[in-house]
Parts: sequence; C-alpha cells; structure tokens
Amino acid sequence: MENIKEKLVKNGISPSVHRIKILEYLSKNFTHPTAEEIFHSLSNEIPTLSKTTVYNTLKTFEEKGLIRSLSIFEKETRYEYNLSPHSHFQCVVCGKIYDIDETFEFDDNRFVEGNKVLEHYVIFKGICKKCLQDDKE
Amino acid sequence: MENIKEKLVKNGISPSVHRIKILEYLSKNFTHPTAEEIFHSLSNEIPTLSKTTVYNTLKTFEEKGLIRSLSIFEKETRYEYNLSPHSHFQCVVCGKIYDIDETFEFDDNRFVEGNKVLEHYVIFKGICKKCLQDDKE
DNA sequence: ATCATTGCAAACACTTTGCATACGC
DNA sequence: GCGTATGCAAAGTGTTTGCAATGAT
Repeated sequence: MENIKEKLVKNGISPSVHRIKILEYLSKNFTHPTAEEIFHSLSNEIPTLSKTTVYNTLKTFEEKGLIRSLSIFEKETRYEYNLSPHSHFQCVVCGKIYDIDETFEFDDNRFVEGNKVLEHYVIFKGICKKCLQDDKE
Repeated sequence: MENIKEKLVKNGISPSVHRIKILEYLSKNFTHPTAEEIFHSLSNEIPTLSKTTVYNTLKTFEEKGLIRSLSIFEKETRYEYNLSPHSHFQCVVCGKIYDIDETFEFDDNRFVEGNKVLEHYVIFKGICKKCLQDDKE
C-alpha cells in the first residue's frame, strides 16, 4: 500500500491526521464520493471532524494535483435546444460551451464493462478558436 | 424559421408569451445558456418575467423533451483519486459512478473544429452491472 | 367562474468565507 | 510562543416550493 503521509509531504501539504484520513478514504473508495459522503464516513472515526475541514482539505488536494473533481460544467445547469447527437467543447478561458458536430463512434444500447449504456457524452475542454485568435493579437 | 408556438402546442404545452419567448431564446442561442442568462436576456423584453417562471418553464420543457439540461453529475461535486486516463459510467438507477478502464482514442493537444483540446471526458449513462442483476431477480 | 400560469418570498442544498480557537512543533 | 489547521456560524449561490394573485377563455 502506498504511503499516504509521504505523498502529502511530497506534495507540500503538512500531514495532519484529518488530511491523512481524507486522502486515505479517497484512495480506497473509487465510488467518486462527495464531500458529504466523505464527511459522513469519517465522522465516526474522527468525531471532531467538520464539514468545513473536508471542503478545505479537498480544495487543497485539488490545487496540489492530488485529486480531481468531477464537476464538468460547474454548478449552474445549462440548457440546450439542439437534441441531435453532438459533442461539447468548453473553453477554459471564456467559459462558453460550443457544440461539436463531429460525433464519436459509439452506439448506445451496447455494454461497456458489463454495464448497459443508454447514452453517452463526449466533452472536450480547452481553448476555443476565438480565444486562441485573441491571444495572438 | 420553425414555428415555436406550434411546437409548444404539439408537445402539449399551452403557448403563453413567456414560454414562447423562452423557447425562442433557446432555439436561437446555442451557447447553452443558464437560467440566469435566459432571465437576464429576456427581462428587458418582458419586464414582468420572474426567475421562478424561467425555472418552471425550463423544467416543463425538459420534461416534455423539448430541451436537454447539461448537468451531467448533478449539483454535488464528486472527487476522484484515480488520475490515470479513464472514462466514467454513471448508473441512472443507483446513481453510482464507476471508472471505465477503456479509454477512447483521442489525443489531447489536438484541434477539434479549430479549438485546441487540452483534455476530454467520456461519460456513459445507463444501468450498471449490479442494478441489471438486481432487476433480474 | 374556472383553471392554469405567474411571481413573490421563504426554504433548501451545496459550498465558501470570516474569524476565533486549538493544536503541533 | 508562533504559525497553521480546524470548526463554528454566517453568508453566498443556484434552485425549488407554497401559496396567493393574476390572466385567459
């Protein structure tokens, strides 16, 4: 088993008990837990743990590149009228989401690793045409 | 131009002015607007419009299949420790998110329709192995 | 007159922030 | 003792809900 404490130190994070436990939890639970799940699961073991600490710690871990958050399109729900199959491109500079007409070869109603797929999303993140242009000027 | 009013009627939604304007807005703005953006853009034209109506209307449209919302992983942020390239499968029954080891052939740092891609996500939604099994019993 | 649509205000869920306390070295 | 980690409570967002007012037929 990899050494969680060492990993923290190596990444410039002082290895407090809370931080070790939280990172350990993430390293063992591949269910993509939420802050609430982490808090709830660890609060038996660490009764003094607060949700604020969970949030702060997760933010620190993410900033240092130890973990990744799967928020994809931030908190605000976005709506689209175009229902035909297409992909999405989100610009990390301007935040806009563009439709990408290229579709990617995957038929729904097939199985992936035993799971029945009903729909799929392909999302690109990067720098859009317009922001690349603006940058050159 | 397609007839927005007819489209509403055809889908069993009575075509109030607010509803026509909101659907019209979505049909012309492919930037995947948020409720806030729709509200803000239309409130000049319809000064009496309220945000509640925008939310209610969007919900109705989505239920009737006129539009789609791009929330992907709901509101709660989910975290992952596994940083190696992989895809995600979310079960629509139990809500769990599984890692899918199969990666899909797309090299980042390439361009898609003129936009520079830095990273990409592939997300499947469907019914997971376990829920399919439970269903059979 | 009846029924659906609208909108305010309050509630809600998730997350962040300010600041005082506690802890580790 | 000093500096950082922690945790409470409050504030901040985005969204939903309850209910009364308004509007359409």
